[in-house]
Amino acid sequence: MMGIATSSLHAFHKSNGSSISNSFCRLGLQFASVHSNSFSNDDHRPPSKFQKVTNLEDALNLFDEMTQRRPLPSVVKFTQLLNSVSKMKHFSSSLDLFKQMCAIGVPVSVYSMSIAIRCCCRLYRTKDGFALLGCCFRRAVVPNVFIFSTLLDGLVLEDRILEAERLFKKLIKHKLCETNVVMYNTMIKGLCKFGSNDIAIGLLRLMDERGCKPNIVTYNTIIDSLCKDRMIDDAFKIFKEMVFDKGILPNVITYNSLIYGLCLLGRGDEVSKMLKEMEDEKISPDLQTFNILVDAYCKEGKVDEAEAVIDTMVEKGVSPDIVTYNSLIDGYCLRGEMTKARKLFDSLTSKGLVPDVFTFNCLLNGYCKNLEIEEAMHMFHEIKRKGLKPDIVTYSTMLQGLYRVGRCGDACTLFDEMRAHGQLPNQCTYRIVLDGLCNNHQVEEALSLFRLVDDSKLNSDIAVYTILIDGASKCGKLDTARSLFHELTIKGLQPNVWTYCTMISGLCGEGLLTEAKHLFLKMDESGCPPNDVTYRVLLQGFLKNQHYDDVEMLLQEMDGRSYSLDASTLSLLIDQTAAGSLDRSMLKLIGRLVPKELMGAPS
DNA sequence: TTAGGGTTAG
Repeated sequence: MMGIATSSLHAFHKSNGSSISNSFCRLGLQFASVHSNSFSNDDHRPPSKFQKVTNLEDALNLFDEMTQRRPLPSVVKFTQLLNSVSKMKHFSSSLDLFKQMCAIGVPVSVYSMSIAIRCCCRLYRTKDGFALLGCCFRRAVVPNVFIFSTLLDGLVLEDRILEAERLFKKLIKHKLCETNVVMYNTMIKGLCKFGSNDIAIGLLRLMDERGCKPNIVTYNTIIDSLCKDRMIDDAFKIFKEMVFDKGILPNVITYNSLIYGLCLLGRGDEVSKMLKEMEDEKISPDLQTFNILVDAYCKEGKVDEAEAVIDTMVEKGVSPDIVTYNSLIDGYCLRGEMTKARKLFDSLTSKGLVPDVFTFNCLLNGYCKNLEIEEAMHMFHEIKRKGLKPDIVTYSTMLQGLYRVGRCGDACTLFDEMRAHGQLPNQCTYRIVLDGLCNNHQVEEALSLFRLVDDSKLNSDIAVYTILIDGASKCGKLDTARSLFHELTIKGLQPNVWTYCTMISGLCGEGLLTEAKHLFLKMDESGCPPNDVTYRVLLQGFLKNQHYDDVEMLLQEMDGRSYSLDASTLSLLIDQTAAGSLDRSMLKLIGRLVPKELMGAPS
């Protein structure tokens, strides 16, 4: 049995051969091949002080002290210290200690090896983790399910889903180690992260068939993923299966995922029901539950309710943390209440909380949206002054702010700076930059950037195309807009409602109403039915071009679909009726299309 | 020792 396993491992090792040996060299590790007899056998002694080590400095001092002792403390003691440093998330330091342990001849065990591998993985250096796996083979340390699960998790962390799947299948096929529920859960997490909820559910069924019972973590992983993907009904189906078929009781994590999913869809009534259910089940809401609620209220603009949630949590003895206040700051910013946002930000220190990059990003975004670009700039410099590192969101937010006030040159400099600081622009950054250029009459620059960046994700992003179509048509380059729209079809990309609206608006702007109407009719055929915005865009096009034939028909269709008018379209309709261009008999129909919030508002 | 939940740009 062992022989087969070892040879299979060898085959596996071979397939990763070159990268392993390279990484191994980089790690520069030397291992003790034989157990040294210079270690004490102090396992029977009461726990020594290192088990109480709570900070890195103490741990490192203790390690130094331990290396001076003769005989050397036991292997177990060294490994326990290694574990506590890695538990403190000081992965680099933990790896350094591991290297030193090897250098002074502390024998490598499967346990210390798994800690070291975990550190590599958490540092996004899974490749080095595999290098250590290679060392296991050389040192006759038989890798176990802990080591393989950790490596699998590392691949998932780095979004290397295909390699993760390959490893997972190999482990099972060749029985390289015992598989357990944690390993299945890790693979399920990877599949969910990759957006393959169906395959993840398939694996849930498969593990059950193979006699590996799914547990609460398995179900929570899938429920959470479905909730995040707005598939709340499917999430509830799985939830019911877990509770009623498997008899697994939900915990606070399960409820938090479901509450998050409901909030995402604005289904507040059901959130209250879930909270009630938790109370009945004697499951107390925790910090994260409250944070989900605070954030949901803030996003809806209901800051007062969010503040009330914070009061409740404090009453219940749950202290708000930086995440809670980040959501609240964001809520204030969204309402343009920058003074309140700033005041809260300034009070964080007195609450014993340290602002993080999220905090700064929220404030930065608030200042940018309120066109207070100097304040935003100030915040941007504060980030570095506080010893934090601006991330991709910081740069993207700042770029958007600069474009919004027309400072294209500064935006360009910042765009270069971000790349120089190792922050690679993502799809969202590109959308912001292209949109910024287009809105500042630099469509040519936007188009050249788009053509220059040969990125498959960017070049197949429907939002990017829509931004460019909009930019091109707004600056009179309708032919460019048309050819971009045509390019979509060639690439097999499906225009969405926004794309159609943009193109229709562009055509209307040039008075090309027949072409606009043709495109409008094409939407239903293409499986992308027009929404209220599309109707408004086309109506405005007709009205502005004094083309009244189809207006009544469009209004009737809107009525049939229960769509409503917005203020500007309504105003155009009323003006043209007053001018006698539209028949007054249409007023009744128009009245039906006025939403409640516009009733009584001056037109 | 390995696995699950909350915040920021669009």
